Amino acid sequence: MGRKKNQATPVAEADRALVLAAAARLFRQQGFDRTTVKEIAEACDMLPGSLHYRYPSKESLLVDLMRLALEQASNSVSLAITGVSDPVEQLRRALNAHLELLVGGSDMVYVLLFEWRSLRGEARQEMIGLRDRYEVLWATMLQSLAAQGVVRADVDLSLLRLIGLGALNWVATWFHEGGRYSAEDIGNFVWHLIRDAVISRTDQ
Amino acid sequence: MGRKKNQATPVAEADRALVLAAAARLFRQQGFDRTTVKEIAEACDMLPGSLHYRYPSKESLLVDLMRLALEQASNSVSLAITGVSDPVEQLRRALNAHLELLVGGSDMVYVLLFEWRSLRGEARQEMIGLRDRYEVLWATMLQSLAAQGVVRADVDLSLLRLIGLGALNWVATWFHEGGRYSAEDIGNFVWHLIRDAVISRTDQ
DNA sequence: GTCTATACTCTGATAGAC
DNA sequence: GTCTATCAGAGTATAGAC
Repeated sequence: MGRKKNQATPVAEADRALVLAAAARLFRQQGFDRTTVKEIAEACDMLPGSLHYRYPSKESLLVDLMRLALEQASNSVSLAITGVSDPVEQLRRALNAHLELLVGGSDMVYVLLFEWRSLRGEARQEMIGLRDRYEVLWATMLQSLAAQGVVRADVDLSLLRLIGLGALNWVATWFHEGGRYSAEDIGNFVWHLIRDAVISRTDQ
Repeated sequence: MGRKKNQATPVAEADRALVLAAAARLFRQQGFDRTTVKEIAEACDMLPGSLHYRYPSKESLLVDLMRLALEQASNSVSLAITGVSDPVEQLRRALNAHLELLVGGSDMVYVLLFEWRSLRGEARQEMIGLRDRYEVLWATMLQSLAAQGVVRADVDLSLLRLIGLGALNWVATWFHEGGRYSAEDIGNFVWHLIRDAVISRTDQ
């Protein structure tokens, strides 16, 4: 009782992830608006009615998808930096983890970042909150680096985060597997850019 | 005779620009799919029928909008660098011009960059061609800078263009007038990033 | 929990008078 | 060139049998 409005009825986690992964792939390929609930259902080997049993509306499915995407992204970045003692190396790995989320298999993070305009009203507000929480993860990391003197003191940390993540996010719009540049190429390039411009000279 | 498929019937340029500007504002605010032709017509003080006289379909309107946006962007960047002899200063001004296109008044460039997924088939191909032409403008500029020894020789120019423009493009997703950062703040930040990382040390 | 069938709404496009 | 009126199609959400 007291279940939140627009929230999915509780179902097995595996099932939920399966449905959301299928939906994410379609949303990424075609966009939220141009994807029908029928298509999503078919991709899950279901019929529209069954999908409706899990999600009361197409919008609620998107919101839940974004919730899972945020979890994925946070976990992925956290995992990438745990056990790494060198703070500079931490930053490098976090950048690569974020990039991998965008160009790798997970369509959900892509949808989280690019399909927020499809939401309205309170669903949109909730989603903006989700995105902010992911950004806080980064803000915290950068502040920690700055406190250790790793980032040059004259650098605005918020701008660094916004511009850096933005540069990576945009990669998702042109990257394709087997293209001219690999994820590694791109990660290295961005890393050198940031290292040369904002990391304090110690030993590099 | 020989008029291209999906192209608008010729109308006064001023009228065309007025319609497209209104459409661009709506597309930017709501997205292409969630904007109805009725809304566009109302924003132009017209009725849907009148709009249909100019454009046979909603999609053809979007394509024409993107054509105009490309012109605007190309002109704006070209204008920003003409008469500037210092190649480094050229690059700085071009970056600022691109940024201004995104955060300034023109919604059309935003639509050009973010709404290409709304197009299908040959319309999409044409639009991709348009975007490529704008990128060529930048590629040419960077090659010229490299030839003059301004850009460090070990820098991949295509990646520099993709990452640099990407960082700027993403700004459009979070920038808002009167917010924490002005367009100038952002332009300066990106400029320092690029200058420190890829511009050959001469006198800086 | 899943299925079939359908109601209802919205919207892009059109026809044709003026 | 612009208007009114309308068609045809699509798609979300729902109802209710099983």
